[in-house]
Amino acid sequence: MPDQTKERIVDAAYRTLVRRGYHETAMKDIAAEAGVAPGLAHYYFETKEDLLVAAIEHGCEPLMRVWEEAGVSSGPMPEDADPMMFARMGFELAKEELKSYGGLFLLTFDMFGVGLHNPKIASAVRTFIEERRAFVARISRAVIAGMAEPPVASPEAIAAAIWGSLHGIYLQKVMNPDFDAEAAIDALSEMTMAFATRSRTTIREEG
Amino acid sequence: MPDQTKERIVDAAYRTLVRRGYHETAMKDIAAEAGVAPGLAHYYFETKEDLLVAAIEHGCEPLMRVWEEAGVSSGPMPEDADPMMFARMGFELAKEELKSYGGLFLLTFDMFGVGLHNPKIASAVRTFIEERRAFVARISRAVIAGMAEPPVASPEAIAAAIWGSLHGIYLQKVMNPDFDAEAAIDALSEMTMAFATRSRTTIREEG
DNA sequence: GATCTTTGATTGAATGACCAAACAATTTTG
DNA sequence: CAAAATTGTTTGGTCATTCAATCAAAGATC
Repeated sequence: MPDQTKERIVDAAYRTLVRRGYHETAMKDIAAEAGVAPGLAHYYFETKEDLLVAAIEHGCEPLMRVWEEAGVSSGPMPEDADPMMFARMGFELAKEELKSYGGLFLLTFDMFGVGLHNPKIASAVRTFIEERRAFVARISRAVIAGMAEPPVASPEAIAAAIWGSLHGIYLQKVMNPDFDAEAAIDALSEMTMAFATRSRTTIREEG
Repeated sequence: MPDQTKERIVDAAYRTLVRRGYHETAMKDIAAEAGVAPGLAHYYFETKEDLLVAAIEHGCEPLMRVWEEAGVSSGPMPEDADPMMFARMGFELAKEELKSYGGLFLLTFDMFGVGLHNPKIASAVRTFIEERRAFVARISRAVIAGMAEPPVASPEAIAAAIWGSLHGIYLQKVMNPDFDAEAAIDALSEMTMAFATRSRTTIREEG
């Protein structure tokens, strides 16, 4: 019961925060949504900030599991597999996520906004970004390793640009549901793929 | 005097909003910063939302002027000039802006956050995004027109990916001053340039 | 003197955090 | 095994504070 209660509060926090936003949501709103007394939310979470972080981690769980199962998050990258396949899969995953987890992205952007002037949330945001950017960096490194003519830019810089692009596309989608995010991700995919295979193609046409 | 007063309030709003953020800034704070009575801010701006939008427009003014002078925002694109040069210039401008207008970007992201659950601000955000994405789209169209083998993706989709990437890079920089945004923009530049010249290079090496 | 500015006090409502006490469950003790 | 004590959970109300917006009146300007 006690563990279930905490979980119920986090889940209620997630739903309420997505629907109303951080600043428009009161602790008592979350407590009401969870069906508990206002004070109980403070018993498990000292501040509203802690609850926001917990709610986002809770919401990201299924998503992070997929990346982990895809072998992108940790452990050795399989050497035999085509790194380009991982890249392609990453873009496909990004499209899937945007379709299925729109609310989560909304909440994420909300967290970014709060983090701009809130040290505790800012720290959570930095961790959030670094964690996800690292996924892209891992794929980038693998792809670059297979390139005949390695790029000038470091894998980290490339990962920052690509993760940034995905984030920027998500933003455009969240702010305007009519925005064609899939087309944008496909465009990003086309550009990066062309970039990654550039040298190979050139060499092939030379020989 | 009256016009100057309004300007002084907008300017004070800009400074205060950058420093403290939208939700942590009270109208009276802005009025105090401007050296006027609290009620006067409401005389010129009905709501705090209006003041936020005005402050951002005010802050973007010098920046937008640069883009306009560069011939990217409106009027006919000069046919004789190399479109690739425009693209390169765009990335250089992006780097410059990030160095000189960090506060503006902070405020912009704040606006995005507020816009997530505030219809009036949301509308301003959509306009903001579309306006700037259009710059990139203009350059993209010009570059694509000069490509031997046009990409599958539309210029609009490519613009969305590139503008998104810049935005995402800005975010990483704002959330972490140690982040090397220049390297990320250079990486983005390298990728897009390679993509744009891909076919040409191939053809050149064939002949 | 009429319109446009400006003042600054007031209003009414909302909020995060806190707390003292009731309640439940588990453990310790005789 | 029963009673007492400790620990952990939950309640609901209160607190001081904050804020956007309003308004009537004073001041400036033409």
